[in-house]
Amino acid sequence: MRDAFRAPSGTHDVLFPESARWETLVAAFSSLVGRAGYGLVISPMFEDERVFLRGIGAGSDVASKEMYSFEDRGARRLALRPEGTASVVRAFVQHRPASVWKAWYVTPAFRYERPQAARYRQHHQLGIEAIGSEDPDLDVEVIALAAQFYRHVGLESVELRLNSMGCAQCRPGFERSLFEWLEANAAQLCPEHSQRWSANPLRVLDCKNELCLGATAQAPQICDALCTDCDRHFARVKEGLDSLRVAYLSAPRLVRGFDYYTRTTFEFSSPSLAAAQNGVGGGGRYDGLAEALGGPAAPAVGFGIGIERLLLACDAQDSFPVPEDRMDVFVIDLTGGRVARELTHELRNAGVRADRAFDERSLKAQMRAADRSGAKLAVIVGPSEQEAGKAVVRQMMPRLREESDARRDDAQELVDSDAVVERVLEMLRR
RNA sequence: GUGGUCGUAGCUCAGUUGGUUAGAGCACCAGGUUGUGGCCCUGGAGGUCGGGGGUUCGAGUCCCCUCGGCCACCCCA
Repeated sequence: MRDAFRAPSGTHDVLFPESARWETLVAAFSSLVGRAGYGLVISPMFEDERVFLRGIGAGSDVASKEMYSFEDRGARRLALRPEGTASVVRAFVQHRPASVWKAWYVTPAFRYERPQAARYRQHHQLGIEAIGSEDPDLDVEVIALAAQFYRHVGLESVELRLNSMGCAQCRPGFERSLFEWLEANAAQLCPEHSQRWSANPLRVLDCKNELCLGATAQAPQICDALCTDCDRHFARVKEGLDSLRVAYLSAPRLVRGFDYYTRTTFEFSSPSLAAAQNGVGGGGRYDGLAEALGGPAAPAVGFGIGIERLLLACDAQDSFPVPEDRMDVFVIDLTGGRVARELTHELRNAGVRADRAFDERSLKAQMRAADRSGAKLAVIVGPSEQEAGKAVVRQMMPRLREESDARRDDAQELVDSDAVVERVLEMLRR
């Protein structure tokens, strides 16, 4: 086995029954955002590399050192998507649908980084984007939908942190004053940031190190630097959240990793996960992105949720369990397999979940398989039933949890083979 | 990219100061029950001890290299 292949580093397989959780998760998301008018967008998993470089910013960590970039056979520079938003906005820019355009997606996202707990080279995200309006109520709708989804999967305690990053009018001035402050006070920062802060000054605000936290308490804050329009917008977002009773924490230091964010930004974190990976989702407004990708001015807002992180948080709170997956009927054939082949086919045709054993195994082995399948009924056909044109329909008792020696319940009956499907349907109905 | 840590059966792990054909539990398969699942009993299959090199009469055990997993930092979901 030593030379058996394995999944590439940082990737993982989701096998059943775990994958059934993913199915129900996506279905629940689709239903929630569908009710709010969001439609599914399926776009290519890779794009012209510049879509991401211009979107999330060539200087950001994700773009500068984590992109899965490659050249195809036609010498085009392409990249696997590192996040969901840029692709959706590229699709908007290309097709110019009527706005407000409300889209949702579920997609893998690729980032080349060293794998660790809850951090993958391929992870998966669910998200929505609402493109074509700067109405603060749209921010409120987007955030409220995310909050509703967390509640739906049983995460009662996720924390929402909220900030405004300003706009093209007010942000540059703030960045300048922050830069000046850092030049004067770098010595007080944590060892990491006292050396290298100039690449992305905003990051320093988000540092969790105590030295940085203490020092930057005196640093300029974005919320004091917002222009009148941004200030008003932010206030109306908060009012809207209040009116919907969506709880949030003002987080003046919150800085997200992508350059495209303007005005509203937010993150959701789960207190039941370790701090290094407790971010279960986030998003914000990106009023300049459509233009940056060559399209019309189209203010927009959206969020993304990491599926792996979300499920991890659910595990920590024993919520959103793997759904039960049981067969209805298991067909046991001791006469060579023809009955099993034809009867499972007929049963499935009639809408019944039906399975069978292969390889002509013993009755005992087939009964064990029936038990494992969770089937409520077993249909048993041996030589004598076959000769009489009959079949045994047996009620399978559910596995008992503790009692070691379960009492046998021989609830089974002999049915004409023509009537098996009908009888099975009848028994399943009760 | 930097650092730490761990690699023995499908899974979880034992394996004495280096010493015969490397073990257990769970899972799997078969039989006990000549046609009835779970519980029980008996048996079976399954390992080049991650790989390579070295030390030694002898290496799962000691040394070196390498690959892989996990975790942390940076950053993120």
